[in-house]
Amino acid sequence: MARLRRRDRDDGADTPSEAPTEKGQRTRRALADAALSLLSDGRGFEALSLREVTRRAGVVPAAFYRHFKDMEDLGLTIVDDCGRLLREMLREVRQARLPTDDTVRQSVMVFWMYVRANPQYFRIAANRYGRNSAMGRAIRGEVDLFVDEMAKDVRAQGTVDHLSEATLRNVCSLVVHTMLNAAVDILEATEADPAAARRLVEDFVQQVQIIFIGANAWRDAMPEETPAP
Amino acid sequence: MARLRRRDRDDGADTPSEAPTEKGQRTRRALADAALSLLSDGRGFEALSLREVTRRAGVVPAAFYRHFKDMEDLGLTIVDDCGRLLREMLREVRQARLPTDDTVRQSVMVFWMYVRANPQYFRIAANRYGRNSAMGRAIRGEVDLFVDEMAKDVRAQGTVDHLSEATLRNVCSLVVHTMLNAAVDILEATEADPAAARRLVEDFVQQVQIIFIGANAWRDAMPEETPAP
DNA sequence: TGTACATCAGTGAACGCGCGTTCACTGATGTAC
DNA sequence: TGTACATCAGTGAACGCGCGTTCACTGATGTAC
Repeated sequence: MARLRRRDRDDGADTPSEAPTEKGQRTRRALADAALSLLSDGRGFEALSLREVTRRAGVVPAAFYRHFKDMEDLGLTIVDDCGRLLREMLREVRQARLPTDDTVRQSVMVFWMYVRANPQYFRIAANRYGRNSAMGRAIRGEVDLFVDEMAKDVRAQGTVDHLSEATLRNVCSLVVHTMLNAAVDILEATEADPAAARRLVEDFVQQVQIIFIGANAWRDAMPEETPAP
Repeated sequence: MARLRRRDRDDGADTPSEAPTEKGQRTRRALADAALSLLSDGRGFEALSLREVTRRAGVVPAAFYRHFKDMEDLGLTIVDDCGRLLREMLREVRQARLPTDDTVRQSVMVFWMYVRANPQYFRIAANRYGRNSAMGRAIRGEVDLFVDEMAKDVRAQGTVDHLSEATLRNVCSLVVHTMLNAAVDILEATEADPAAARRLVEDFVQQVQIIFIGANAWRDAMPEETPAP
């Protein structure tokens, strides 16, 4: 479906096709990887220049146009890959789910493993772009898909039968955004100060636990009874 | 204190002083306002150019240097103003706090009023910058101050006596980041689709309510008892 | 109160630079007969 | 299997442009006597 959304843009013949030759595919990947690696220094995608990306990829600027219409096109491709990876991650977390207590901590640890393995993707996903930019819209779309899958997943566990669909989705949205926030913070701390990073992970675990405690105690019919503060 | 952090940078004589004349102050403000107004289109601060800002401010590019050392200097000034405003907002919310139930919804409504009144500041505060950039560090600092004040505030209400200081801070941090997320989303929806914006506000209220329900139910000594899922 | 002078904000021209994009090209890869 | 040809990825030079920054300048504002 994410694929479909990209295809929608492909109305004209102006966007280059998927590069049939092996060499072509390699350069295409090199360009995407170059962009991701440049993002690692805490810069946003919008601050990257086309020439910078081709330089890092070891290719002449003009070669860029063999693979992407422009930087935005590259950005959408990356968001696409990124969304695919995140959802695959969620699926594996789902399968690894053991019938133990403290599922939250376990899930978080698996999630954390993925963050370590693919830091740049989380940097992309956590960045905020305007609703007007194609990239911002694409990212929101991917995050929504992610929230949907998570909601389905939690529902299937049968522990939140008392929550309406809307409430469950809202809870999952809160968890996902908290997760993205945490991912970036933890990534940035992890090189400079590993101990601080471990503390951030623990804080994140606690936040998710508190959210789920709250969700379990929530009663949809009577939202006026907020206890305090 | 935020002021102090800025002063720290002011080690050399290179950063222009605060502009003694009235005309000088006016242009200085015009530059800051121009930058803020350019941010409104969903672009990050890092994507602004110096010439663009001076153009919007109705001034020649060279005039910029009468007031700021460079764009980063301007950015730090804006973050400073922004932090001051947000904390002032919190203080007023605190004073307006009536001894009624549903304080959460009430606080959120006041907060929402402030977002409407100063949209650009929330855009700045919610943006993610690298930990390495001076601006990123400044924003984190301001957000931390905000979290501190909120924690003190909630503690003073006496409804969370069972929470440790660390846990309370962690809860407040979760609320603040959720608030910033929500602010940007709501702002971007509010022009295009007011009904959707109202729904987002309601979702946000529910998220904060759930967080506080969870915080009330949390017991620090036994974090292993996460109920589910 | 009036004059001389210093301070300061804003001007306009100029600079060198990296940018995105174009173009005709070259050499390699794959296909048809 | 060998040759002729088409397709395609990457080249290198060139373009015009907006950028950040500098400079000597001008005119206005405020101060000292």
